[in-house]
Amino acid sequence: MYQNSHILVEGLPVPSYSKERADARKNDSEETRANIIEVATREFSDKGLAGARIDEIADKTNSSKRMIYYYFGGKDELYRAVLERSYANIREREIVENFEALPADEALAAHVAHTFDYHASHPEFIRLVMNENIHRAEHLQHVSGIKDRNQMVIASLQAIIDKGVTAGLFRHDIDPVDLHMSISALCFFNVSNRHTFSTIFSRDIGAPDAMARRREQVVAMILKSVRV
Amino acid sequence: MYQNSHILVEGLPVPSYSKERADARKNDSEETRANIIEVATREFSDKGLAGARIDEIADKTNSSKRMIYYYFGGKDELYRAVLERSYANIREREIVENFEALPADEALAAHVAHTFDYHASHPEFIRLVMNENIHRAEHLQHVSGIKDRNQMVIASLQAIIDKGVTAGLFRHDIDPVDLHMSISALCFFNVSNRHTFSTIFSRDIGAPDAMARRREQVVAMILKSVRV
Amino acid sequence: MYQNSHILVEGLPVPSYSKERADARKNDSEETRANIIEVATREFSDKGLAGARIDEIADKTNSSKRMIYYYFGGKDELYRAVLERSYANIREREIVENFEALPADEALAAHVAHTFDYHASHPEFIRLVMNENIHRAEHLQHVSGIKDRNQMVIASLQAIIDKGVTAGLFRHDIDPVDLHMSISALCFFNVSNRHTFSTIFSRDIGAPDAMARRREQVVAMILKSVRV
Amino acid sequence: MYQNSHILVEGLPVPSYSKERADARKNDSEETRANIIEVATREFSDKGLAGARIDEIADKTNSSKRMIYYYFGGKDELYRAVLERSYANIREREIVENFEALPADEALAAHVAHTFDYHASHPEFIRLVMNENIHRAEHLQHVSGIKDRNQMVIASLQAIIDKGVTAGLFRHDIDPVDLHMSISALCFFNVSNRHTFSTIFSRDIGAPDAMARRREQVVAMILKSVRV
DNA sequence: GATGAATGAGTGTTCATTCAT
DNA sequence: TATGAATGAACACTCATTCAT
Repeated sequence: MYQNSHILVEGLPVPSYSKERADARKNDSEETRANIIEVATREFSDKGLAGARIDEIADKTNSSKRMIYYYFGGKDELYRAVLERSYANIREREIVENFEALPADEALAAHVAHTFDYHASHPEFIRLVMNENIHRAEHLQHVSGIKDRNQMVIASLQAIIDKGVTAGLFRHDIDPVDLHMSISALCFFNVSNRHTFSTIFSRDIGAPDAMARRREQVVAMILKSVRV
Repeated sequence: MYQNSHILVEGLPVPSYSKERADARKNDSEETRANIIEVATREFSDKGLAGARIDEIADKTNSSKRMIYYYFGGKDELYRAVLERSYANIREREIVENFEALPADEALAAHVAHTFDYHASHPEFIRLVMNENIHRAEHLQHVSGIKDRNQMVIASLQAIIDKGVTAGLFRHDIDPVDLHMSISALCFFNVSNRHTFSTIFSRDIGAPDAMARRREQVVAMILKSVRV
Repeated sequence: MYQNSHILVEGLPVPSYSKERADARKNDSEETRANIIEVATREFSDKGLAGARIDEIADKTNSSKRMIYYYFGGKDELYRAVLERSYANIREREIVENFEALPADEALAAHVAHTFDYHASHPEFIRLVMNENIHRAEHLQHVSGIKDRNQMVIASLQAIIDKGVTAGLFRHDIDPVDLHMSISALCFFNVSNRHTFSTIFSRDIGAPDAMARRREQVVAMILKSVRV
Repeated sequence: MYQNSHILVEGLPVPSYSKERADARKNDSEETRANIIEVATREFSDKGLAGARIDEIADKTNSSKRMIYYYFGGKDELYRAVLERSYANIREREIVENFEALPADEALAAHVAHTFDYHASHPEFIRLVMNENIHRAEHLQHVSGIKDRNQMVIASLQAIIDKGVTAGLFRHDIDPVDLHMSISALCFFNVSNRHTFSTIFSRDIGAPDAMARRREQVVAMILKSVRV
């Protein structure tokens, strides 16, 4: 994937030699970084900060161990870069949402369903968050831009709440952060605790049909909780 | 189990000196085991399986590193012993519950509140469970008796549901495992994701008053979700 | 084997109680020692002095680790006791030989065949000797009575040589220690180097029929080497 | 093998700086490997696989313990590398032999004398072989190329036997592997059992003059055994 | 004579990181 | 930018031996 796009760039006509060189190099550099982060995300997500191995990450990379230190400085810094990228991804997705045209309850239902799906399709992000909590979020604190980006979800939820209250659909004492917490809790658990819960109750709560059923239950629970 | 036999021995007259001595020795041994598990629970909970250090655990123990290997065999086995004990503890508490005299909705409210409190007061257990999920529950699978003990919670919830349905209070399509999952999700999240959530939204969701508020919200959400 | 003889002693009528107790105890003690040595011989022979484990020896014993220290003092001393017993066994067997009635060549042939068979049937002794050579015989030097007992083989060989020389069958310049060395070398190798030689040449030189063939060759070689 | 490429490189003009540098680096690496193997050969030969200490080997090396793991992976793999190198050495020497011009009996005498000398001058190899037999050759089986190289000795002996039979000097029923076994046994013993035998019979069978005497005896024994 | 518990020094191995080129 | 070699601190684990009873 990375190599391919690299080849495409190489195959295009370029204005000048020096420009081509600079671009290609810059491109290589960013691809190398992206490739390292991609691999590191899988490894940290799978084994945690302490459990992941720099050597193993380097081996699965298109480049070398030396490059990890060259680009990121060390294991902890690489972990932070991974964290930052993963949190940036989730917010980029959420920003894309646009439910303004819908009635409040339908907008909320759509938001919850969307959040549920995002969690379901990004288990490595959930694992990363669990890991970060085990470490008491000490690395997340050093990641810039986290707070700002998250204000947008709250603002978006507030807009939906306002619309719902105005329409007489929702209770008037709903705090958007509390609501976000409830949504997060219900969407997070099926992914985060999939293995222990499935083991204990001998049913795979992460199987597609179980997830589909659960998704409806979660949407219903949230809607019931906000209705007057 | 260990404590029980200890208590029994202490409370009874001892027939002979040698018997007493043998018991005292046994007691020492089990105290050593219990002490190691206690310390290890904190360490594994704090740093995960890969992050915890046998040396550090040994240092914080009343005994030595050698004894950890003597009693448990290795790091993984110690981790499993810790897991087993923690899961056994939570179920022992749940067994103590007795809400038979209450109406179904009050019984469910009490159960949810109790579950919330247990999670709130056992953050190290929650961390252990997160850890186990990061490892895809591979160690939990080797812990015996887990499934059996957990059937009791489900049975208990089923009893409450039945009573509520009969009384016309609850919906008739409630699955006890789904309900348990919802309760768990809402009780788990405030503890498990305390640090990332608090960091992102600049409010400590684990602070006592925040927890008290949240407890009421969770109880309310669950009750609304089951009511007809 | 040990238990059985123990039971037999217990089952016999005994003159007095105190006598019985003393005998039984002494007997137990000697049986315990013998049992430990028997097990230790196998372990040291199999894994060498450094490779054998006191715990493993103790486990395979009818008694405990403490008894090994009680009776022998430590690992090295146990190893020496094992060495001493093994060397004593081979000499006891050799003493039993009595070829005086035979002509010199037949006596020598019988002696070689007997030596070959002893080596073949005592691989654990051969392994012990290899081990001792790896350790430059430093433990054997502390074993008393080794030299005395071995003089008997030399004396026995000398008698056969004298008879052969007198009868005009053997060369007159045969040194009995040289002869013993040749016999030992040819009898030792098939057992000592069985595994490397068999691996390299893809034929099991320790298999019964291969050993039978080899026995004849060795006897023939020795006889040819002494004949006039 | 390593030395050869080294010599070749040193003897040739180098095309470019970078090439020279790369070779120098490779050379360092292979010198490090060779140095580790050399030291490890002494240690394993002296103390066996279980008795040798990685720390001690590392200390006597020009590099570090870490490098042993970098190049060889672990203790067992290092031991195997040592075994392989030692076996390769003995065969390289044997290949050098060229007795085609001599009559069969002289060729055989020369071969036996040469084999005797090789054993005498490589006691560490003999000790390694003893060790391997104690371990039932389980590591030798994993060393590749052992069997192939050893076929050459057999072929060489067969050629000598054929010549001797044709010349009417040797018996016609001589199996080359049996003959090799006899030669090996007689050449091996003086080195392998030097310490126990010397201890028991109070004469140093490994002393130069004793070895010289023994060498003649061994050559004579082998020749007598094959003559018609 | 016998047993389970305990110990400290050591033993093989792994890790994140840096160096030389 | 890139690579293989190198490093030292730390890590999980084991051993022969001794203690308390």
